[in-house]
Amino acid sequence: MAERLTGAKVTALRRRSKYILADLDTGETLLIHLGMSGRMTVSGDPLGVFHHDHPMPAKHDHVVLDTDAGARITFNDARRFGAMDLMDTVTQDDHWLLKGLGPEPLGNSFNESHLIAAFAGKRSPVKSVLLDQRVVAGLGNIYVCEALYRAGISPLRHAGRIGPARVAALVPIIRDVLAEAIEAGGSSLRDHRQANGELGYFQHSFSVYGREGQLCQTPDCEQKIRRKVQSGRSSFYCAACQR
DNA sequence: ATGTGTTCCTGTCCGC
DNA sequence: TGCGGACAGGAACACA
Repeated sequence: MAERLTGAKVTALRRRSKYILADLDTGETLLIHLGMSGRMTVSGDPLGVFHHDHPMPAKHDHVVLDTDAGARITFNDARRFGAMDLMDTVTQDDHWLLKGLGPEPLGNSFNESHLIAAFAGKRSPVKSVLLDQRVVAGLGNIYVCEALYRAGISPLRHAGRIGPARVAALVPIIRDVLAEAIEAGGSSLRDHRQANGELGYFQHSFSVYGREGQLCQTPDCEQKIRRKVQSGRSSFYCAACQR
């Protein structure tokens, strides 16, 4: 991969689902997924004006990219669930990681009829359907939990058994949750940082995620938030408000 | 075909 | 302190 990156110029930086995509002037696109714990950091002198030393390589630094201007971009990932690949720009949609992805939740093709069709006949819990990147691309555990709480839908409910009106209501709720989270710079549980290095602060706005045993925030609701593991992932929900 | 459980890996935190 | 176990933002894969 190093030979194919050497001398290449980044012409565009994009995102698809949870993948970062850097188009190069070589006709290839660099794909990056941060997984759970991955992080890209910039050090040195991005503008090439001053001279700065780069920090010593840290534990779990896996990929280091040096630019002519003197900037160094480092990919660090303790758990190594992240990924990097280099693919043909023109045929990127056929790449095995991008091929089956569903619509962007903030885009136009993620709409009521799409979600109703995707839920129809599904026997799996709505929680796992919303985490399925083929249904909608880019939702993770936190935002699914939060969206289902706002929609008043239990994560345990079979997707195919939710009425169309309630499924439709999920669409703007998912958009709202994501828009608010982006506005807040994301959720910094541990590793996540904004692009500028600062912590995100949407974790302070969680209604259910990580709040097991705490009181539900719905007015007059006396229930405590529960945690239940569904296909290996924790779901947080209020058994009274979500049905 | 669909749906669920396991797996990859390291770090941190909690109870004993 | 030390040690074991649970758990962590993702997603491919094996298997029923």
